[in-house]
Amino acid sequence: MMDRAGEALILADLTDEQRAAVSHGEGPLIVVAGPGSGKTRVITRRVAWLIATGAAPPWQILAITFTNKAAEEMRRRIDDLVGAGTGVLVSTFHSFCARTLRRYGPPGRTESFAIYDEDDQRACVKRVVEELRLDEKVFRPADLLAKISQAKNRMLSAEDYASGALGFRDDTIARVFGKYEEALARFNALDFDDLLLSMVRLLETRQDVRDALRSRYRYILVDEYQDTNLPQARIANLLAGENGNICVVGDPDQSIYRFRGAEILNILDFERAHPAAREVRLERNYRSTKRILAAAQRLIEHNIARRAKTLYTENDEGDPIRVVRCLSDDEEARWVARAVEESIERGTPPGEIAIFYRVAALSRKFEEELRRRAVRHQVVGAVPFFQRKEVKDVLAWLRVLANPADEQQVRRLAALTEGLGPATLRRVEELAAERGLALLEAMRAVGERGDVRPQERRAVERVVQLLDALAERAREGVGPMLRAIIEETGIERALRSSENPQERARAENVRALVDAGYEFDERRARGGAQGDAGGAGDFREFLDHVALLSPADQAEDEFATVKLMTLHAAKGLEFDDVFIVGADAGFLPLEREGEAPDVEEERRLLYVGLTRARRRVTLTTARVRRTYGQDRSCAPSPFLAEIPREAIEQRGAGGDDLDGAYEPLPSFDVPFARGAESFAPARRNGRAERRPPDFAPAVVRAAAARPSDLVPGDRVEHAVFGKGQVVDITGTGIGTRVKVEFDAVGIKTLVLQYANLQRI
DNA sequence: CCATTCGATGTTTTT
DNA sequence: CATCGAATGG
Repeated sequence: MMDRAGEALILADLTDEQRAAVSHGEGPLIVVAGPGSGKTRVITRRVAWLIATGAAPPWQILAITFTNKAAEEMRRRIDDLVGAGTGVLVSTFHSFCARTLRRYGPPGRTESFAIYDEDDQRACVKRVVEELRLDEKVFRPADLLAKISQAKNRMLSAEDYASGALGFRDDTIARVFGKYEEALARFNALDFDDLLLSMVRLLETRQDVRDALRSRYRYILVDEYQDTNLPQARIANLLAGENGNICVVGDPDQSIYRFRGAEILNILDFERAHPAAREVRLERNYRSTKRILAAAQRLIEHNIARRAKTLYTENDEGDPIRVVRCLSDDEEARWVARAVEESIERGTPPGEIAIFYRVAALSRKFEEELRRRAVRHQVVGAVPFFQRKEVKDVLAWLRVLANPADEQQVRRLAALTEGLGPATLRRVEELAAERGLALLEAMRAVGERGDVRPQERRAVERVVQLLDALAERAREGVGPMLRAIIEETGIERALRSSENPQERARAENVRALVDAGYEFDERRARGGAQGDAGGAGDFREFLDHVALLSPADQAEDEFATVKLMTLHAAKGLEFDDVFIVGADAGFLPLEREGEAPDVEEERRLLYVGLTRARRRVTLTTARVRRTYGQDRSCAPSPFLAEIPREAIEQRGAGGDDLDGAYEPLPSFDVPFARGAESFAPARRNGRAERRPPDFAPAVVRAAAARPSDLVPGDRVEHAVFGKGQVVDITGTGIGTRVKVEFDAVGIKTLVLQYANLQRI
C-alpha cells in the first residue's frame, strides 16, 4: 500500500477536473469525458487512489469495460500504477456475468451452461423457423434474431412481446421468440443477451448473492457508460446499491451502439437515477489539433439530442482537414494508398496511420491497393478467428463434452462426420424421441435401430468414441485434446490437401487453434488462472474465454502496420494520421432499404472517427462507387457541409472539384483527368440510381477503354480460358461485353472490365 | 449420401 | 461481384 507521497504522486500531474474525479470519495460519480481528455487515465488513477488512500483494498474494486481489449489495456495500466496481480478485477460485462453465473448457477440452467454466440443463435432460430414451418424467405432467421435480441435488450420476455404484438408478423415473431427461449433452455445454453438478463434476475431474486457481491465489490467503475444497454445499467446499479460507490465514465457524443441496444439515456439521465451524484466534466482535449477539434465540435453541434459540451485544446492549429473527391472508388483506393505512402515517407510510423470506413465491405479495395504497393497493413477485426467455421467445427467437440445437452453442437458433429447425413440423424432423433433420451444418448444406442445400416452405424459410433476418447484426455489439457480432434477427424489433413488455396489457409487456422490450446495450458500451468487446477474445468474455461472474445481483441498493435477498420472499431483508439473513406451520402449516414437512417447516431460515428486523429484527417468520397458489381453515383456526405469550411482544404482527385460545395482547389493526383467534364454527376441525395451502361461515367469508361480497341477477329489471351478469337463486342463503357471463341473451351461472353484480356 | 452447379440474394455496426 | 442455399445428377 502506498503512503502519502504515493498518494500525492497519483494526483500530481492531473488537471483540477481530473483530480476532482480521481479523488472523489464515496457515492455516485459521473465523469463526462470528451474525446482525448484523459478518460482512461482518470479511471486508472482513481483505482490507484482508492487503494493508496485505503478507501478500498484492490479486491473490492471492480472495473467494467466493453471489450476484452479495453479490459486488458486497463489492467495493464492499473498494474503499472499499483503493481501487478493486486486483485483488482477488470472485466467486461459479459465475462463478469459469465463468471458469476458459473459460480451461482443461472436461473433455469446448470453451471455447465453453454454460451451461444451469434452463429449458434442463428442456427437455433433457424431450427425453430423450420419447426414452425415458416418460410425462411419471409422470416429470415437473422432478422428474427435481431428482433429477439432487441426485445431482450429492452428486457422484454417472449410473453411481453406477444402481448405487445401488432399484426401477424409480430405474432409470429413472438412465437419464434418463445420457441427459441425454450430451445435454449433445453440445450442448457445462454446467448449473449441472456448472460446479462440472467445476471439481473440473479441479483434481483437472490438476496444472498446480491449481498455477497455488494460486499465483495464495494467500488464499481464503468467505462464507456454511454454504450450500456438497459440490463447492463441495471447490473451496475444493482451491484452498487443505492447511493453506492459507482463511478461511470463516458461521453454521450460517442454513443454509437444504439443498434445493439445501447441506451444513451443511461448516461444522459444518470443524475436523475442518482440524485446524489457528482458530475465532473473533462473538456480539455490533449489529443488533436485545434482544427480537428473544431471540425468535430461543429459537426456534433448539429445533433439535437445531446447535452452541450465545449471542448478546447492548447495544441497546435495543425493542418487543414483534407476533403478529397475522387472519380471512382478504385481511384479513391489508389489515392489513399498513395497518400498513406507519402505520409510514411514524411516520417509517420505506419502504425500511426489508420483508414476508417463505415462498412467493412469497403476495406477490400484499400487492402488490395496497399498490398500492391507493399505497404504493411492489417485489417482490424476482419474475420473473428474463433468464429471461423473450421475453428468452430473443431471446438464443437469440446463444447459437446462441456455441455452434452447442447444438441445444436451434437448436430454439428454429425454434419462433420462422413457418412452421417440428415437421414441417419433423423433416425437417431426418432430413437431419442421414442426412448426419451438425449440426442447424444440416442447415438450411443444407435445399434437398437434396425433400419440404420452398418456403415452408418459405424459413423455414429465414431462420433461417440471420439468424444469418449477426448473425455479421457481432458486432464492432459486443452492442447492435447484439440490435437486429438484434428488427428482423429482428419480435418486438418483434408483442408491441407485441398486444391483451393482458401481451404489450405483454413488448415492454418486449425493449426493455430491447437497452438492457442497449448498456450492456454501453459498460461494456466504458470498459475495465471484461478479455479480448479487442471482437469475438466480447463477446457470449459477455455471455451468461455473463446466465446466472449471479440474480433477487436484479435488486433495486435504492431507498430509497423497501417490499420484498417470500421468506424465502430476505431472507438477508443488514436492515430497521428486518419483517413475516413467512403464519406458519401448513402454511406454516411448509412441508408438501408426501407429504413430511415439514424442521422444523429451516424453523426456521432463520424465524430468518433474525426476525434481519433492527433495530427491529420483526410476524408475521401467517390463519385462512382461499385456495389453488387453495379455502378452507382454518389454525392458527398451531407456531414461534410457541417464541418466549418475554414478547417477544410478541399481537393479533387482526377482534376475534379467538390461539386461547388467548396472552393475548387488544385488537384493532388490526376490519373484520369481527361473526359471527366463530359459527365454530369447525378447528385440525387445519395440513393444513386442504377444507370444503364451508356451513362457510365467517363472515368470508368476511361478505365475500361484501354483494351476496348479490340475488334472482332483479334486474338486474345485469358488467364483461365487461354487463347481465343474475339467474335463480337456489345455495349459500351462499363457494360462492354466481349464474345470470345476460345480454342480450348469454346465461346464465352466476358465482361471486358473483369476479363483482363491480353491481345496477342 | 455427396459433390457440383446454378440461381437468387444481398451489405452495417458487435458483446 | 461474392456468397449462399437449393436443386440436380452421380
